[in-house]
Amino acid sequence: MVKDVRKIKTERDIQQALLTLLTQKTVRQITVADICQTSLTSRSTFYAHYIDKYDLLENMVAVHTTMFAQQVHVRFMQMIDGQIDELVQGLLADMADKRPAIQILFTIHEDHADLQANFRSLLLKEWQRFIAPYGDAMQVPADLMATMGTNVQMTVLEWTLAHGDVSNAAVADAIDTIRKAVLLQIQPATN
Amino acid sequence: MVKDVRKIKTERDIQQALLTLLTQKTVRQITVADICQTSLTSRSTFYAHYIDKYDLLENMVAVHTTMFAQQVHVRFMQMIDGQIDELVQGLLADMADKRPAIQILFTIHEDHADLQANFRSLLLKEWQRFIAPYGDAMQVPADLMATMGTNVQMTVLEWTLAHGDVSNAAVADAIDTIRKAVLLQIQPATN
DNA sequence: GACAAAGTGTTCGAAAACCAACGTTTAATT
DNA sequence: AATTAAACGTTGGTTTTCGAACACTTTGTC
Repeated sequence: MVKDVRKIKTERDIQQALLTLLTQKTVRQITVADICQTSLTSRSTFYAHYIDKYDLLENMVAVHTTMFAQQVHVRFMQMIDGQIDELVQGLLADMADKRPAIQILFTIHEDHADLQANFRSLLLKEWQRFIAPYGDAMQVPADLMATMGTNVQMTVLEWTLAHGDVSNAAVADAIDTIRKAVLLQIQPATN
Repeated sequence: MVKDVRKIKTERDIQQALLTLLTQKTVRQITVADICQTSLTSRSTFYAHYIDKYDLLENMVAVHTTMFAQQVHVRFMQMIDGQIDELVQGLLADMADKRPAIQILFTIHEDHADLQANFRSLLLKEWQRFIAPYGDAMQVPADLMATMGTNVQMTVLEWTLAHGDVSNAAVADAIDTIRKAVLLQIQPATN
């Protein structure tokens, strides 16, 4: 079953409209009529696709979350291995044209639509899985270091989102220093 | 008679698709199937709106030409009066979101679809109308100076197109110098 | 509490777009 | 000159979208 192009286009227009409106108003202030007006769709069509504006928002967040989930392991390992430049380039390639959308959605924190929280949660799981083997031997609580690592990575991610393609050696160095400090707490012997 | 939104959207998508394709191929290399594929419209719909790809192109050029025709006199007078900064700002305001489209169309020179030529022709008429009263008293041929002035103005226009919002004093100065030189040929007494 | 105004969600006939199929034209290949 | 493939332009049945109407709820005002 292939989707009719009209459905694809309608959803594309509606989603783009919501993103545009989110740069001007809060979710609560945006009406379905607003979305339809800026997306050039009729209200009846909107309701043929989404239950309400929150359904639309949750859908968009879910799509980006799924995408990130598929790439998170590779990016995580690059961070662990200190390949900061490759990480940044990879992140940018993954996002490509979706960057503006992700950037806007990162500012939205609704109950079941919080992209930033989802990203953080996925990264935290990676850290926990990574730390687990060392857990018992560690001086510092494993959870603390997992959270710490997650925060460093979220910082890299948000910086990349905001600044785009940059080959800034100073940034890479700074991140690498923090990375080493975190890893030192986990693997005192190595590194 | 108001146009159905669907017509507006379809035409918008088709036009945008052509612009995108024009950055990759020549007009001749672009097929109707190409346009339909990147605009997510069916071929039958394309033919419901346009006779062929040249009809589409001519339509787009005509729209921008009409727009420019309505603004050309104001912009022309700003040039004459040496208000270069106001001219550049005005041009940018006129073009707004159409700038990328105009930029691409400026590179296309088909028989009945040549936006650059249309702009030049409109400006030339302004210069001829402006010079006419001085014509007999002038040392230099009126036509030559009209062409000269037109070329200077086209240069400003294309520079603005390419570089966008810039408050560059050096550029404004350079243009102003040339402007004075041209006007001096027309009005030896004044200035 | 009564009222108007604005937003919500649903319904249905009309209009537009889709898409697959068709025969035709054009251009390149052998 | 014959053959093939690709692009052209047209057709008709199917699906989607539109737009206007409707009742209902929420919000703010007198």
